[in-house]
Amino acid sequence: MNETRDRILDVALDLLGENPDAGMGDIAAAAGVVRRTVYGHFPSRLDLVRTLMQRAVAEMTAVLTDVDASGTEADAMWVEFIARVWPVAHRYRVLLALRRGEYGEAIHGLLGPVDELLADQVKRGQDSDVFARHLPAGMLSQLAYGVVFAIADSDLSNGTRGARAATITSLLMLGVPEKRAIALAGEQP
Amino acid sequence: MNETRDRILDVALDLLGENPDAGMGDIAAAAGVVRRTVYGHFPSRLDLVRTLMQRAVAEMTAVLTDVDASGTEADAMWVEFIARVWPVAHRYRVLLALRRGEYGEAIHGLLGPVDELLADQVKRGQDSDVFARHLPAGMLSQLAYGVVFAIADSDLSNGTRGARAATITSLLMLGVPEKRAIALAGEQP
DNA sequence: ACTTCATTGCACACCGATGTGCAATGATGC
DNA sequence: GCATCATTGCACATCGGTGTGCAATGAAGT
Repeated sequence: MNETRDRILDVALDLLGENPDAGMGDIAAAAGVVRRTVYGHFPSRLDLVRTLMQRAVAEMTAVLTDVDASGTEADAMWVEFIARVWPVAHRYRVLLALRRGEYGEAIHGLLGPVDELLADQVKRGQDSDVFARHLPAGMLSQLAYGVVFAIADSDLSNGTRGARAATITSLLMLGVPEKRAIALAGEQP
Repeated sequence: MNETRDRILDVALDLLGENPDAGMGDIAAAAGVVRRTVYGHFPSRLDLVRTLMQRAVAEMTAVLTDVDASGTEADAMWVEFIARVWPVAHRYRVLLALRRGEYGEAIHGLLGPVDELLADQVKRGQDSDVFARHLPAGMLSQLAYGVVFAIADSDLSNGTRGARAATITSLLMLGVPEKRAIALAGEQP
């Protein structure tokens, strides 16, 4: 069955998200199978991780290009992006957790497209004077969505409270005035 | 000599900062000594890490209590804090890098005082309506100085440009209006 | 010259994680 | 009943990192 395979991937996404050094044994145990079974689906640990990242990157990319096509103002677009990403942000915190570590280099490539889309979005916001320019678009986008994932990973992750907080905080650091940030974040209560 | 010991600590601070999983072998090599020598100074890897963290925490605490005593407005105090911490922020990025990992639990205790001081500072800012309340003080302080270290760790770390960027960004996410943030950050050119 | 002490260069044991091989088990479907 | 296929259980080899023991080296201080 690939039901087992999916369960392994699910559980691995979870474990590696909170501890990037979790071993095949831990993952197997958490998935309710034996270590040997995991190797039956993924020849090596790197294979597992790569598959995981490809999944995560694909979903993020889909959301990003989708939001991108909406063609609204940069700040409203960002808000929509957060709203769409929020439900899975906690799940995909692995995207941040695994950047450093043994496979850091191997993963950098996978994340390239996502980083690029994010940076483009912020850059367009800066060009239309919606976002501030105190930092280059590339770094600002990294920091902004880093903050979003950090909040998603914390205690507030349940409920809409977390989403609101993440939206407002990221908008603030992007240079959106507090009043407008709150107004934008309040649009979907 | 404790000159060797100091060199080991210095180099370990550097290595562990960029790769928390660096081994005793790597550290020894980078310090120009043999692995055995490192064990001569630090009985175990944990000892080394603990010593390192104590050092870092002590310096950070010193800066924080010192700034705390200045008694100025919360936002100005934050600016002074960043200015004082900036020169060593890149060095002490290990404070963030080591929170997760094998000794994560053991280190949490060491970092407690620092986190508390930071949170207090932000809380006072919130109480005096200088900082925003979209997030609890504890989390907001974590995010804010996380961003500072992240910027210090990036390309902009050289020159005053990075310090300005870090100051402005953290002020923005703390809820300080952009105009005031820029004014505050500009005070020491 | 003699002592002291840090450092070195091996040796070794130990541990945990990775990855493989293979026979046994057991459920599913024909 | 029989064949298929995923899963299991266990054995095993390998690798890298940790931590220790001990004799040899060598520089510094007296």
